[in-house]
Amino acid sequence: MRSSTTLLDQDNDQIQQRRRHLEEIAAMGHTAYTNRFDRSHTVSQLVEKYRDHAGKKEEAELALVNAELKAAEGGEVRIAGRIMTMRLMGKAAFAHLSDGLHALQVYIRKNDVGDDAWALYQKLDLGDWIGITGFLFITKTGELSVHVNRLQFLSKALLPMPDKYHGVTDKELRYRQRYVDLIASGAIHERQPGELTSREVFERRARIVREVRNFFDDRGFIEVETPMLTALATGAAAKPFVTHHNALDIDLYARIAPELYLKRLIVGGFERVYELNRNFRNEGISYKHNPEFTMLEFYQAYADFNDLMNLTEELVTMLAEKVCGTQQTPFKDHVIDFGNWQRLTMRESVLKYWPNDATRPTLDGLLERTQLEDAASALDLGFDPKLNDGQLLGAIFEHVVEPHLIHPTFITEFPTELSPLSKQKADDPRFVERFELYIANMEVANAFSELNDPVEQRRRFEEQMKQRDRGDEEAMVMDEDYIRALSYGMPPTGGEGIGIDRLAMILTNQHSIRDVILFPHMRPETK
RNA sequence: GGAUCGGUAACUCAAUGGUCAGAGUGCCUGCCUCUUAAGCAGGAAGUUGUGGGUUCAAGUCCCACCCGAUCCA
Repeated sequence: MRSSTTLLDQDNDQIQQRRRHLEEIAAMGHTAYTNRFDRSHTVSQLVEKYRDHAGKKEEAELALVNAELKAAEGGEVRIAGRIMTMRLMGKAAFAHLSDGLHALQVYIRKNDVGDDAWALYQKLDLGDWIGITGFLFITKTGELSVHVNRLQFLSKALLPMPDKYHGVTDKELRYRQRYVDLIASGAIHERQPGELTSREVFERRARIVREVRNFFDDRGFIEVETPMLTALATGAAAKPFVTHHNALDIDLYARIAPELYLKRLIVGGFERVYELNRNFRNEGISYKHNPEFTMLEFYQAYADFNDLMNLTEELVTMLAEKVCGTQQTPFKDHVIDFGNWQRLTMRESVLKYWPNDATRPTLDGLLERTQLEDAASALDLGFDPKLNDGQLLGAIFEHVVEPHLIHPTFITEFPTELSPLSKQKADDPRFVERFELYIANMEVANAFSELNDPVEQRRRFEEQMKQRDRGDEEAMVMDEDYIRALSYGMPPTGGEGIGIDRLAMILTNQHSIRDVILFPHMRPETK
C-alpha cells in the first residue's frame, strides 16, 4: 500500500491551505456548504446545444455570433459544477466547470462581478463546487464560454485534485478511490482513438443493462427477484460465502446462482422470467473473476437450447450495435466480429484447434477413457485421475480451445457429468442439450434445455453428492424442495445465464473485470 | 497458491551503492482584464510501502512482511 494515500488528517500544506480558504469564505458571509442551487441548464446541455458555435472566427463574424449568444436563453444561464482548471490573469480569470460529463469554460472579470465576488474567487481551489450566472459567448480563441455576472460558492474540496493532465494512472488508487478516478478520468492526457474514460465505461455499462431489460421486457418476460440469502448454496458449481442469521440461529449462504428459484417460478406458471442481479462465489480473483458479479438469468417455457442460441445471438448483436454503434468492436489487439457467429460441438472444437496434426484425436476417440488420457498426455496436461470422462474432456477443451475463441462461438454438446441440471440429448444420453458462449476467450453465457424429469434430477444430484464425498467442494448440493417443485411438473424450458460484467468488458474494451465494476473487491486498506 | 514487475512530494515520473533525493503539474509570493497542459520571476513541500540486515556510505544490494499490477494454476 502506498503511504501517500490522501487522508484528511494528513498535515499537508495544500490541505491546510484549503481549510483556511473555507474559513475565509465563511468569514466573508458565504454558506460553507450551500443547500441548493437553481440551474437553468446542466453544463452538458449547454455544451451539446451550443458547441457548433465554437471555433476560431474573424473579428466581424465573432462579434455577430457573440451578439446572438448574449441574447440566447433569455440572456442568462445559470450553471453549476466542479472547478477543473483555473487560469488567473491579474483581474480576470478563466476556469472550467464540469458536470462530470462535460466541462464548460467560464470567464470572470473583476469589473463585471464586483469586489465581493472577486474576493471569493481568490479563495477558490481546484475541485470546489460553484454556481454561476452569466451569458454565453465565444472567446477569441474560439471556445464556448460563459461570461460570469454572479458567483455562488456551493461546496469545498478539502483534498487536492489529481494531476489535470495525466489524471490518475495508479490502478490501486483508481479502484479503491473510484470517486477520484471518475473526477480525473476526463483529464487531458492523450487517449487512444475510441478509448473510453472511466465515466464513459460505466455509462456504457448502464446502457447495456438498460437494453437487456428492454429486450426481455419487449419479449414478454417479467423481471423477478429471488433470494440472495439462502439455506442451500446450489444451482452452480462453486464455493459459497457463509453468513449467519442471528434470530433464527442458522447459517445462510450468499447465493451462487438464482437458477433453481427461477425454475420453480416456471413450475408455478410464469412462462418467461428473468433476473438481473448479483451472484457471490467464494473463489480467487482474476481479470475475469470478482467475488460478486452480475448475472442475467432467464427462462423461457416451451423453448430449448437451440432457441436460446438464436435469442442470444440476437441479443448480443443488438447490444453491440446499440452501445458501440457497430458489429465490429475492438478488444485488445483484435476486432471482435458480431456478424460472424460460430457453432461447434465441444469435440469438434477440440479437433479444430488441436495444435499438432500427429497427435490429433478422433471424434469418437474423445468418447473413450484411454484416448482421452492419451490426448491429455499429448498436451502435457496434468490432470487429477479422479476426474470423470466428461470433466477430462472439459479440461482438454479449456486448454486447447478457449484461447482461440475470440469471435462469438457457441460450444455445444456438453458431457452429462458436467451438466447436472441439463436435459440429455434424446439420441445420446452421454451428452446434454447445452451451450456455452465464448467471446474474447471468456465464457460469457451458459444455457441449456432444462432437465424437468424429477427422477432423473434426483439421480444427477446424487451423482453430484458422490463427487462432493470424493472431495469436489464445488459439486452441487441436493435440493429436495426443487425436486418437489419439478414433481409438480415443469413444461419444457430453456434457461440461460449471461455474465454482465464480462459482456461489459467486451463491449467497452476493458481488459480487467475491475475496470467495469465501480467498487471491485480489494484487500482492506491498512493504516 | 506460483512467476515476474512495481510502490519515491497531493498527482505524473526521474535518480551508476557516493554532495542537501530531482523535474513537470499542483501549492505559496509577486506581475498580468480573452487564457486554455496560459505565461514570466521567486519559493515551500519527502518517514523513498513497513521492519530488519550488509556497508565508511542504501531510494539503489540482501532477508522478511504489507499493498498492487501482469501472466500462470
